[in-house]
Amino acid sequence: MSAEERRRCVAAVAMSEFARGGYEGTSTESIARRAEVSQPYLFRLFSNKRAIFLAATRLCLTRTRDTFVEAAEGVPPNQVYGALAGAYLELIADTDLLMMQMQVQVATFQAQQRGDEEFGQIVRRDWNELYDTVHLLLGGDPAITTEFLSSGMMINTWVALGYPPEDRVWTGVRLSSG
Amino acid sequence: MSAEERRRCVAAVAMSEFARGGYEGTSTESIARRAEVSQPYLFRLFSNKRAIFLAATRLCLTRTRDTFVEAAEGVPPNQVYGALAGAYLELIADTDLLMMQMQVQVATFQAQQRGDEEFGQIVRRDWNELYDTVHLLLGGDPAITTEFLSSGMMINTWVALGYPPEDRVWTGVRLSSG
DNA sequence: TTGCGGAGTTAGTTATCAGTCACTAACCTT
DNA sequence: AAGGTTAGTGACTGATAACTAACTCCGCAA
Repeated sequence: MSAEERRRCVAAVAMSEFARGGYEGTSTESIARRAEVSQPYLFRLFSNKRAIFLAATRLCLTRTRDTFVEAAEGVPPNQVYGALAGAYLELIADTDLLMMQMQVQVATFQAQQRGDEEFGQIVRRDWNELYDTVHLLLGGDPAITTEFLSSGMMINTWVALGYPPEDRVWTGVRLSSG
Repeated sequence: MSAEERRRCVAAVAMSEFARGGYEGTSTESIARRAEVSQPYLFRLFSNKRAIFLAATRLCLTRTRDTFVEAAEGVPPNQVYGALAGAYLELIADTDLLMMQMQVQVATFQAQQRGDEEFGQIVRRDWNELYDTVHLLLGGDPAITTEFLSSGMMINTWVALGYPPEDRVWTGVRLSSG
């Protein structure tokens, strides 16, 4: 397997591991084990642990964006909101992806606190692409884009906290276009 | 200082430390140092690290709830939404409190994954109280409660990611009653 | 056949962490 | 003053972490 291919495999495994354990809570050894390579070899593929996390982060964000783009293909404008909402629910059936989003949020804040400006810049650049994509697909009304994204973030929270779907906190969460 | 008093001090310090570092990223030694007690003494005050985190978690949630209750006191019904929104913005000017909320979310998910059901139950119980408080104060319309809470969660995200207040992602975030 | 670059490993270093143990100092009560 | 309790500490440990150095293996081209 070429180094480039191997890097992609490692990034995919790392996303899953970091999603479950967070940055500090995930050892490079556990990533290596699941990727079926030796732990030191990770440091030949990536310069350090931070670089592995960054690769996993970008994978998470680009995968989310791609999902939205695909979900809107060939859908009439008045049904796009519902299509994106449905696509998001399907996407986060994979809790790794959901939790990675939240891990990215706390890791970005922590990076900023440590004086690591670069990390936040990269994340915000990828998030801008995601935002613009959704904004365009939903018709360009900031209020609607915001409603969609904030609903998504609330869903993330309720899921992370382990609220069962029938709980009353879900009442009022709009998943489809109004 | 009595043990009970000391416990409260430690919990306050721990909330700040866990907010910045997360559960795994925070050492008990750093908490002890800032609380100005020896590290072993933490384990006399609390049974283990998890118990310290739990105390910090509850402090975060109850402080948030108390803020909302106080903010709504004596405010006419049609201005409560704005009052709560303003109170929340003031509250999260303390980024420790904001980040602790997010750390609680990921920690709760991780606890559940580890088979620790108790942690999630306690967090959801405290969250339910917060939810009910806000729901009642805002008039009992689930759609409005959801809008308020989801806006708050979106604000948390943009702040954590380091978006400056003038960034376009903030367009459409409604902070005051419409 | 030989040599070379890239994929990959084994063995090791240094540091840090949660938690324990044995202890002391101050204070209260009788 | 004796006896007991409560607040608090210094020294330690077994485990685990990120990361490094030095090596092997293998396909391929001259």
